[in-house]
Amino acid sequence: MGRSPCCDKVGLKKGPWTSEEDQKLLAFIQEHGHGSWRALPEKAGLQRCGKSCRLRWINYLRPDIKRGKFTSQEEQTIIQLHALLGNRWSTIATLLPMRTDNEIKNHWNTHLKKRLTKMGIDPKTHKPNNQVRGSAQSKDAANLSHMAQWESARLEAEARMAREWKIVSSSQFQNNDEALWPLAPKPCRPPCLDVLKVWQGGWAKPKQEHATIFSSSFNSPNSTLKLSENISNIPSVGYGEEHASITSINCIQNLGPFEVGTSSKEENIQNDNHPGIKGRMEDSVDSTNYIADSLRVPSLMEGFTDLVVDSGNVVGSCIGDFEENKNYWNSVLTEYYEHNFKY
DNA sequence: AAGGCCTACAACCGCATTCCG
DNA sequence: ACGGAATGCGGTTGTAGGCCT
Repeated sequence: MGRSPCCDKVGLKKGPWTSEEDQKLLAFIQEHGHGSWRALPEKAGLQRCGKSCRLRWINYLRPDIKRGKFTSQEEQTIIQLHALLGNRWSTIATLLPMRTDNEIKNHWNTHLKKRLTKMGIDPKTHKPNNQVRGSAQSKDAANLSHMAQWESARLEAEARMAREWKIVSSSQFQNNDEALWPLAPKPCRPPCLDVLKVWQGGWAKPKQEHATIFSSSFNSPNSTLKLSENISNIPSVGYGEEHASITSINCIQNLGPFEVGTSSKEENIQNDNHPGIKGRMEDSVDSTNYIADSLRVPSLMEGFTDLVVDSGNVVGSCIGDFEENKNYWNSVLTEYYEHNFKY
């Protein structure tokens, strides 16, 4: 029992839109809004069906859409979201501001799918294709697959957080973000999402003798694409900073053992006595360093560096082996997310 | 120069879902 | 609760423009 197509009427135009038609549609919507799409074409003087008008508006004429080349960041996001959500283009589009689902879908089909295939990754499953074991391509693909899995977990948590936050903010906290996260930046975001983001961002060294410098090839441990393009620009922990102003990430303070960084030696000493927080400064960063505008996530295990976050970047020094530190923090953060944000 | 092929992307189509009387 | 209309969504097609031979 199918419905008759809306464009069956004789005389309705199909195919590419002319600039005159665009003008008519734009002018009408700007003045009256679109209201009922079915009724719109006649009112606007267009020989088109409502569906066609709607599509033209949504995918092309709407003022809040960004056109032009996708940035590498956007591409990376699409790949990651696709790994998580599959072909749910409209959902993906909601997480890519100013891009339409159609545009994203086209970009995926014409560029990204091919790119992944070239890399030896099945664009449907985001898993490596069967390759000769031990080949460079196979190793790369396996690594990428692992990265994609890790990223999926993160994105899943993030998507859920976003949804929950939407619900919360649309109800009781709509006009009062501060009630929930008094120190959070505006527009307020859910807490904790940035922890993983900054962890992706890479590391820098506060002091040469303590730090292991990670090469610029170090990117997200989980992303399928190159992430940090400016590792060398990541700010390091400041020396002797006196202020402890609130940063864009300090809403993370609401999270369990995580602690906002300190601004003074005295405060730092106080925090050293904080139950459950083990050896703060001295473990990994020279105690003469004063951390301002930063967040320190203390390592609860001996031998691992703290995770220090400053204005959205990981700036901690690394004691011991980098891989071990990286794995340690990956497992801590993943466990945290799994524990707190499972469906 | 002309024809064929390829690529990118706008637009269409049909099914699914939501809305509303 | 039901059914039809409206809207949303994703797969697919059509076509313009660029490139190659």
